[in-house]
Amino acid sequence: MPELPEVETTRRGLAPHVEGHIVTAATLRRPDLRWPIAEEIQRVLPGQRIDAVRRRAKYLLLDTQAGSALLHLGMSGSLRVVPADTLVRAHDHVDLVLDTGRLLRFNDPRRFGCLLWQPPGEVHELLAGLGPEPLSDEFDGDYLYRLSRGRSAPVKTFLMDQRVVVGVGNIYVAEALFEAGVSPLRAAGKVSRERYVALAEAICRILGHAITRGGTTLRDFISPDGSPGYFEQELSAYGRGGEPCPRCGRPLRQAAIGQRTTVWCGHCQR
DNA sequence: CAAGCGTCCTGGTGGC
DNA sequence: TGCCACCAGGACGCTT
Repeated sequence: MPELPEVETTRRGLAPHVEGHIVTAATLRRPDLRWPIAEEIQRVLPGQRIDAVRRRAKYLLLDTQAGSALLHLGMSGSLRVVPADTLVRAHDHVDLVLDTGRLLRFNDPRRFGCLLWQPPGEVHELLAGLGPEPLSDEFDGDYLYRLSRGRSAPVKTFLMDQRVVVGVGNIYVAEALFEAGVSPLRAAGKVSRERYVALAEAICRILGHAITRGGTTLRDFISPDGSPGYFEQELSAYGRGGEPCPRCGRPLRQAAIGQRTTVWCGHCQR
């Protein structure tokens, strides 16, 4: 599923095939994903040149002079650049036809994704309240420490709040908490400055590493899917409930925190 | 303002 | 073997 590293990988894979090229047409095979697809995708985008492909949080923006297509991959979405005669498969919801003779094809089985429009000079309201990028200078342990004071929600929930920091999903938060030795249940406001420093470092390191690994799938980005999933073997906590803790060997605990399955070591994480 | 929870959707899994 | 209930996931938006 596309987490921040996959979205960044998608952006990097897309950019060389898309930037500087003109969208000649848009084919919509269904009117809505999570929300109705913005009408500008068919009315305004065709004829425009894509100047840049940007990422904000898990959103991608295709910038043109007339505005930006704003898309989110949800949990099952993918974007591929394919030859124009490529067979349409299930859940290929949108094609942007490029002047290169290829298509930018959006596939999303579960339709948690979206394809919206951001007029020039505006910031879409979905992006307006987002917290800092985890790999930017704005994000560090001090920032987390300051923002968390007085918060009673579990630190896991706090870190997954996109207003606090973007791009930290259920998988990476589990890994970061494990690496930093912090219990996901601890109230955010009761976590010390030192431990937030460790958490921020863990988040940066894990996301950065995952992006590096995502880079390996860049090469065959255009070819049919089948990317191996770089992370599964490397995960310490996520998806390993009941298995021995990689550090102390005691069984990892699993429970729901904030409606989300959470795995952690009751011994190593305090 | 903060926190908690329902909701959207579909493929994959595990149980019977 | 077939069927079905259930779960996973991000994030909005409503309620408390």
